[in-house]
Amino acid sequence: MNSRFSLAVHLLCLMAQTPDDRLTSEYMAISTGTNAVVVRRLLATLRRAGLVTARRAGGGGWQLARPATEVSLSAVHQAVVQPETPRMHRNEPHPDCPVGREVRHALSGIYRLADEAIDRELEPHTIAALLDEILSQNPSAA
Amino acid sequence: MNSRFSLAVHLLCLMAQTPDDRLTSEYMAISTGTNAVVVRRLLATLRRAGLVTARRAGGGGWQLARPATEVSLSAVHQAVVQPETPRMHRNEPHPDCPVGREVRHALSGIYRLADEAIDRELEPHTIAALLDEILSQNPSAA
DNA sequence: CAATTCGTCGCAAAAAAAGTTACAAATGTT
DNA sequence: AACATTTGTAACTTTTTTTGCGACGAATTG
Repeated sequence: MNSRFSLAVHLLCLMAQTPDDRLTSEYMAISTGTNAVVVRRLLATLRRAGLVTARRAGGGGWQLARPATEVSLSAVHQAVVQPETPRMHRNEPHPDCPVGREVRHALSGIYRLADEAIDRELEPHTIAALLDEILSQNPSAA
Repeated sequence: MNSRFSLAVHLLCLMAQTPDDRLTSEYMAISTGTNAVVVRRLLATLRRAGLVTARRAGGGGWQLARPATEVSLSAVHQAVVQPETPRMHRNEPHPDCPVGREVRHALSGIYRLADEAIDRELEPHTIAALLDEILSQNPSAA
C-alpha cells in the first residue's frame, strides 16, 4: 500500500466526477501535480485490471470501465499491489542458519494473509463513496 | 509492510531460538546477511515498542522482552509501521481541483482502516508459531 | 583499566521511484 | 489523404529513499 495506490485513487476519483467524459493523461497530470507519463503508466495497470478504458486520438482519453459505485478500493489495491511489489528483505541469509533458509517462505504466507485482510476491509468502500465524502468537504465542488 | 517488517521478524525468530541467551547485533547481522548498524537501528525501534531488551558490554546483546508465544506479529507490524511511513503521493495537486484538496484526507482514513485490518489478522500469529513453522521445514534445526 | 557492545551520527553507495524526452501506433477530423 | 491528437512504451536522467559503512562516545562487565 504505497503512493501508487494513493495516486490511483486520486485519478479514479477524477474520472468518477465526469463519467461521460474522457480525461487525458495530460489533464490528470496537471490536476494531480505529476507527469503525464507517470499517469499513463499507472492507468495502464488499471486498464489491464479492467478498471478503466482508454481511447486514442482527439477526444480520447481515460474513463472508468464501470460505474464508480462498482469500483471498490479492494480492486484498486489488488490492481496496484499484485505486480509483485518486493517486500522481503532481499539479503542472502547465512547458509548455516535454519531460520534464514525458511523465514522468507513463512513470511510470504503472512503477506498473503495481510493482503487478503486489506481486501476484505476495502471491499465495501467504493470510489463513488470516497468521492462523495471528498466533495461533501468542498462546498465549492463542481 | 515493507522489508523492515521482514527483517524484524527474522531477527525476532533468531532471538526466540535461544530465549536465555543474548545475541549481539554483529552476530545477527552476519546471520541475516546485513549490517550490524542496520540491525541495531531496527532493534532500537523494537526496543522502544517494548518487544526486546538490550544490554551492553561483554555478554550483552539483545533478547526478547517476553516469551515468543506472547509476541504477536501485529505488535511487530505496529512497531515497524507506526513511525510515519509516508504512503501518500506527496505531489501538490492543482489548487483549483476540489478532489485534490481533500483526497489525501480521505485516504488517510482508508490507510488507518487497512492498518487495523492487518493488525486484527496478524494478532493471533506469534513469533513462536512462526518459528515452529520454520523449524519444522528444517530437519537439521538446532 | 581494558574489553565489549549498544546507540547514534554523518556520509557513501546502492536501489527504487519519479520525471522527462522521444517516438511509433492508433484513431479521429478536415 | 493529410493532419492533429492521444495513448503506449522505451530509454534515459534526476530525485528520493533505503541500506551500508566507519567512527566514536556511553554504558557495563570483568
